[in-house]
Amino acid sequence: MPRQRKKLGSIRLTEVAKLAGVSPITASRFFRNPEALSPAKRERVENAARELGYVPNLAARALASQRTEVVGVLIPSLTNNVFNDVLRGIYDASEGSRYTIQFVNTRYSIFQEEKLLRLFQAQKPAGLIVTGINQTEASLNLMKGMDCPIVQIMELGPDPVDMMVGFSHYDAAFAAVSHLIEQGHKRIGFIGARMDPRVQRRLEGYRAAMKAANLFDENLVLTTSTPTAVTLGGTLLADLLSRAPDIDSVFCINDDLALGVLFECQRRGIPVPGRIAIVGFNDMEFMASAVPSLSSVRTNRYEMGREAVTMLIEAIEGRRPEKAVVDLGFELIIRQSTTARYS
Amino acid sequence: MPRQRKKLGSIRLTEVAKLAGVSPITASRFFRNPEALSPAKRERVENAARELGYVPNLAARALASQRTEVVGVLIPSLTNNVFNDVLRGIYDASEGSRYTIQFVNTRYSIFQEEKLLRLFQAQKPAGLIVTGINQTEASLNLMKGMDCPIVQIMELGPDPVDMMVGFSHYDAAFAAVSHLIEQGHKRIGFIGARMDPRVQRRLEGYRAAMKAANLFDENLVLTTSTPTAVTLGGTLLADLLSRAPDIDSVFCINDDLALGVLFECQRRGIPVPGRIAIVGFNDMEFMASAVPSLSSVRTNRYEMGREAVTMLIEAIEGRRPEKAVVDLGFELIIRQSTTARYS
DNA sequence: GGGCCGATTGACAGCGCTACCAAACGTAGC
DNA sequence: GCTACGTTTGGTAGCGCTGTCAATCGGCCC
Repeated sequence: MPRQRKKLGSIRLTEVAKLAGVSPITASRFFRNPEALSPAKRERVENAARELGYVPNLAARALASQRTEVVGVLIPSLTNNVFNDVLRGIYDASEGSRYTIQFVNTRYSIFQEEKLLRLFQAQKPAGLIVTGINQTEASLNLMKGMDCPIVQIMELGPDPVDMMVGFSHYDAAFAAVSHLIEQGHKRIGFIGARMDPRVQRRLEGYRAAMKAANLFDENLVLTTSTPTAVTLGGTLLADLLSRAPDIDSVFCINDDLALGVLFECQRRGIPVPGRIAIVGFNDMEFMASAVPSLSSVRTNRYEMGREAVTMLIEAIEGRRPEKAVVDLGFELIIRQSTTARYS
Repeated sequence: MPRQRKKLGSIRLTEVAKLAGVSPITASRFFRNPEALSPAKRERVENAARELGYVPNLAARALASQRTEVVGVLIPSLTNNVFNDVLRGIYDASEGSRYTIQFVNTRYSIFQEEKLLRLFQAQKPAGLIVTGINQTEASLNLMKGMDCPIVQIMELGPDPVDMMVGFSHYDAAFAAVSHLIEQGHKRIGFIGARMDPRVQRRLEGYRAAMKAANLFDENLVLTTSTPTAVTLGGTLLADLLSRAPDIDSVFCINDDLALGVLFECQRRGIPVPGRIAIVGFNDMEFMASAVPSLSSVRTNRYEMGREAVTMLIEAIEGRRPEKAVVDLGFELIIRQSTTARYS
C-alpha cells in the first residue's frame, strides 16, 4: 500500500513540461542552457513556466547535479567597516548572476576558518572567496582538494591557492610612511590595533621605510590586539605620547584610529599637522570631511569584492581569467593632516 | 545497461549506519533527534560518524524533508553601518544553532524586496527576517502565505505579519528634539538623508515635538533622498544655514550626518554647542570620541539582530515566544554637543 | 534517393536523505 | 504466562531534478 506523503502544492518541472508539450528533461535544459533548444520549444517552455509561476527546486537540482550555485565567502569580521565595502562589491557583482552568496564570519581565527571551510566543502560550492593568505596547513589542503575555483582577497602573496585579488599592504604602508619622511618628519609613531596578518605587513612596511631612513625606533611603535575603534585611537595616542613625547607624526593602520587620534589631539589642543601630522589607512569617506582633512591610503575595497566575484564566476563557467593574480594597488591621498601647517 | 554516474567519494549516511551496525534511518534520526535513540546506539552512531568524518548532504536532506535550515534576512543596505550591527547580532546569535543565515540586499526598494521574498518562498526557508513594516501588498500576502515564522525588525507597527523587534523612531526623535527644546533651543534644524520610512517617522517625531512647543517652521527642515555620508552632513548644514541662518541647533537623523555637521562647524569656526548644538541618531561608537562629544539617541541594533534570530529560532522549533512584539527602546545620550557651553 | 553528420529531444535511473507506517522490543499489570 | 501499552528500530518509497546515453530529426552532399 502506498504511504501518503504530504504533497506540496508547488509546481514541478514535470508540470511545466506537460503544459509545454515537451519532455521534462527538455524543460530542464531550458533553465540550464536555453541555447540548446530549438526556438519553438524554447518559447513554449518559457511561456509554460511563466504561466505556472514555476520556480526551480534548488535542493533537488543540487542533489541531482552534485553541485550548487553557491559562492562561499569567508570574511574575518563584520565589525570592521573595511569588509563591508568588500561584501558590498561581492553582492553587487553577483547580482543578476545565477549564483548565491553565502558568507560566514571567521572572527579572525584561522581555526574557525578551517572549520567553516570544512562545512563549505560538504556543500560543494560553485566557488569560494577567502580572506588573506594565512591559512592553516589543513585549510590549504582542503582548498586544494576542492574542485571549485577559489579567490583569495585582500592581499597578495607568492603562492595563490588558485586566484588572488589584493594589493601590497607592505608597499602601501611604506608609501605612507615615506610621505611623512619626505615632509620632514623624523619621529613617526605607529599605531596599530587588532594586528591581523595584513596589519602585521603594514607594520613591516613602516619598519622598512623607517629603517631605510635611519629613523627606526622601537619606542615609536604601539600596537594592541584589541579590536579597532575610534575611541581606541585616542587612548593609543595618549599611551604613545607618554612613551615618546617627541613624536611629530603618526601612521595609523586604519582610519578609525586616525580619527580617534585627531580627536585626542583636538582634546589636548595639539595642532594637527603643526605639532603632529596624521596618516590613516583605507581612505574611508569621512577622512575628506575631517578638520583638518586626513591623509590616508586609498584601498579599492569595493572593487576587490567585485573583481573577486567576477573572476570567480568566469572561472566557474570555464572561462578562466588570463591573470590569476590581480593587483588592485593603492593610492596615497595627501590632505591637510600631513601638509598644511596652518593650525 | 546501467549508466555510469560520477560516484562522489564522499561518505553517505548509509556508510555510517553500516559501520555503526544500525539501519540508515536510525542513523538519520541520530542527527535530527538524538534523544530518540537508545544510549547504546546513539554512541555507536556518533563514533561511526566521527570516524568516517561524515557530513550530511544538506541538499538531499532538504529535498527529502521538504524544508531547509536556512533563515532568510532581507536588509535594505550594506552601506549604512546601522545594518552592520544588526547583521552582526544576527550572525552571532545564530552561531551554534543548526540554522544558516542567507541575507540579501533590497536596496531600499520594496519591489526588489518583493522579488527577493518570492525567491525565498521557493526555497522554503525555516524562518525569515525582514526590515521594517512598509512592504508591498503582494509582499505581505506572500509572507502571510509562507508557513514559517517571520520577524520584522528595526521598527514597530500596529499589524505585525508575525513577530516584531524594534523601537519607535517617532518617540526617539521626539525625545531628542525635546531635549534640545529643554536646553532652550528654539530654531532647531532637521537634517535628513535617504528618507526611508524609518527616517520619515523620525521627521514626524521632530515635527510633533516642534509643533507641541510652537516652534515648528518648515524652513528648518532640510531633507534629501541622497544616500547618507559624513560629507553630506557638511553640505546639508551649509544649505540649511543659507536658508535659515538663525538656527541654534540641529537634529541629524544619523550620526554620520552629525559628524559632518560638526566638521562643517569646525571649518567655519562655528562654536559647538555655543552657537549650534548637535544631536545625532544611533549613537555610533565615534560619537563619544568627537570633540566636543556628540549627543545622540542610542538604539540597540546589535541586540535587535540577536533578539530577532533568537525569537525566530524559538518559534521555528515550536516554542513561540510569549510576546510576539518586542520593543527594545532607545536611550537619549546627552553629551557636550548639547550641553557644555564651553567653546 | 541514400547516407552521413550535427542538432535536438527523450528514456531511464538515481543523487542522499527522510516521511510514513509497521514491526520488534521492552515493561508493567493482572 | 498473557495482554496492553509505550518505546525503539527498520523497510519502503519517493522528494524534484539532472547525468548519461540513445534515438530521432533535418539538412546536405553525392
